[in-house]
Amino acid sequence: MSNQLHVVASDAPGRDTASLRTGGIGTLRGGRPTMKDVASRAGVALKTVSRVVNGEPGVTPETARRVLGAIEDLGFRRNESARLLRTGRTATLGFIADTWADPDLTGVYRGLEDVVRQHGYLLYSGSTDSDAEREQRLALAMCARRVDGLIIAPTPGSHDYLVAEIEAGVAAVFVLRPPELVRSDAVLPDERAGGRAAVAHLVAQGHRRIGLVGGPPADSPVGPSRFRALLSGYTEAMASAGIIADPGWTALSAADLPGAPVTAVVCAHPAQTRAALRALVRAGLTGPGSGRMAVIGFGDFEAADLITPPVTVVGYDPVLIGHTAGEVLIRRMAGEQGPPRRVEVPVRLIARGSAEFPPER
Amino acid sequence: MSNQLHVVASDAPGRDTASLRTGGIGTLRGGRPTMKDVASRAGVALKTVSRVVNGEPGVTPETARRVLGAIEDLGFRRNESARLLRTGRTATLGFIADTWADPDLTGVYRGLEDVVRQHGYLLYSGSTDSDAEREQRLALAMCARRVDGLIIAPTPGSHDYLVAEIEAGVAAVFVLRPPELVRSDAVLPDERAGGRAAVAHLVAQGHRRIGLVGGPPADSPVGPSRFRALLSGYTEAMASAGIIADPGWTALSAADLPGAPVTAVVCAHPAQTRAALRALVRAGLTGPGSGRMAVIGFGDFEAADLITPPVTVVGYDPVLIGHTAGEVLIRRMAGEQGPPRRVEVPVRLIARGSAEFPPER
DNA sequence: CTGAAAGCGCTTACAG
DNA sequence: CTGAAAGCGCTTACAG
Repeated sequence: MSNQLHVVASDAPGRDTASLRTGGIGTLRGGRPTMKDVASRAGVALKTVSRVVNGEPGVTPETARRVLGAIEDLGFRRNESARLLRTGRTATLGFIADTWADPDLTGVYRGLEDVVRQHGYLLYSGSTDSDAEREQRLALAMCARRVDGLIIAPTPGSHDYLVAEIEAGVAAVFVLRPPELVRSDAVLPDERAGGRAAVAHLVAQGHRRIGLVGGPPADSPVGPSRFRALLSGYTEAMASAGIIADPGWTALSAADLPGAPVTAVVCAHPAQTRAALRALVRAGLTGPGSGRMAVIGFGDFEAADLITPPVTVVGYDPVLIGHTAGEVLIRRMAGEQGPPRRVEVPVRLIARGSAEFPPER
Repeated sequence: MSNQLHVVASDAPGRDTASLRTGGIGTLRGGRPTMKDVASRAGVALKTVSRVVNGEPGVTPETARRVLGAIEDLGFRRNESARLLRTGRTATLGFIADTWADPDLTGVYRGLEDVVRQHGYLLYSGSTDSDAEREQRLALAMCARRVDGLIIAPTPGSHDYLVAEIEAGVAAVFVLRPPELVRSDAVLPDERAGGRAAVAHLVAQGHRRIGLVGGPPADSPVGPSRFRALLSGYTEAMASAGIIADPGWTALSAADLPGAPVTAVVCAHPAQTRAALRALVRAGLTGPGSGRMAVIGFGDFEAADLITPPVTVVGYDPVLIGHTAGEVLIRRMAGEQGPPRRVEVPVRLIARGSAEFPPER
């Protein structure tokens, strides 16, 4: 795509935005009017303005009217940042996403936002591109602004830079991936149950040589903790089906699949599920009777139902993760004591077609 | 999905988070240490601490060492919010998304964030679920915190509540959709060129009865402005191909498609593209020779290439939109004058298969 | 080189 | 009912 832009002059009527910047009705000293300005225009003391603005009792209707008039005339709006400084709170939380490419994060954001809004907070946010240094810089910048709490979808690596902030009273909750080297609450999907459910489903279709895609390679979008948890569920389910798994089966990458010695695979993340499907399509291994491979993805994704065959997944609700994280944070900020909590939200198998057939190879 | 959660007690070693809240090394009066605390511990004046913290010249190495020592001992970190209040800036921008369900917005966010980070800003963010009242509340709350600028993916409806804020000096840039009833900069895809390119592509395949999906219905994820722009491009391209379009062709909804009197359609938004595909799949109108319909989507989406046939789209780069919006905002905040600008980023047709065949009906 | 005072825009605590 | 003073945590402007 070319980087060239079309700049189209607007033909809408009206005044020039920039010229509106100066000379507005309430503009004093080139800035915004303050309570002091309102007070002097209304001929009252600062405190009286404060009373009116805060709806405190003990102001004559007549005085209140004068103050309100001055507020109107000047276009006064209270500076919330100043109020917050004086009050000693910030009513602000910080949200740090390791990547926006993972659609889970927008779900988490929405769930979190419900709680944030309900409690009158505002949210700082930022993303890190899975760069640990950027995460640290962002988190510390938010702490320097004195956020009351932090929600972090962490990038791999140590989060010990948070220890001092947590000691200083900042609440922190990790989402989707657990913290490393710092004791903190975390909310994530029940990955172990997911691994178990996926394998059990495949076993029920007759599969025995079952693989797991999404291991250690550094460029994997899956943290090591997700893989370990899935593997643990996988191992449980294989054992209870009486199957002895070959270690090679759980060290597969998407590109390996066409020649892999398994008849079915579980993919640890939507990006890997899509990569696996691309590799299988390219190898002509998707139609019935083609020697195709059964595929289950961990994590649902947009349009999974439109692919042929529609993709069976182990889904979970990212919105619930965000919502839960928000509530855990609120409780901590309210002073709840106790050791770090790890909350796991339920998963559910959604059968769509890509894993509902017996072994073909 | 059940709403029941698993709460798993952590078995990790270490101290209890909550108990860390109190009695930390630098904890004075139960809060965080201030410059005043540092000053008295170092036996210097407040101003000297300020000098050291800001790296200002004119401090004896010995004095500096004492101050640094006190900072270390107390775990002091400057309160950035207080500094900003005194300085009269906030170094904060606000980003308001109408919905996170539209993946364009995460792209816009990332592009914007590049600029934000480079200029040392922090970002407030929030989403509105396309609720005009929530948008207004959020925007005004951010203005009350005195953000320097606002980036808004607007919900339909008037944005005149911004007029007073813009007069007061807040810079505002709209993204993806244009503002209504307020004069402000905007950055969006070149929708008209998109409509033109899509229709020309279909004409080149031999299609003449070409439809447009995504019109006025209130539940459409497409704003009226997008539809108008696409329609304008459509009209141009049809005219230059010498085709007289039937008005009914441009008033289609996804559900109508199976029986619609057209051989090809352009869908105004990925959600509509997917809806159209679902309707066509359900009607058995996807395989070659089935009387299938050619489909082009406006806006690319994840997994579009995995659908059968892979979906041809008119794509654009949402990251570029965010980046451009950030730069326009920065320039305005730096005092750039001039009428509101409307910047359109280029679009590009990505042929994948769903629109590369002649009429079949 | 160092510091005491005033102030950013508001609220708190107290006095009239 | 109303207001003058002090202070949130920092910086600015000025004096020694």
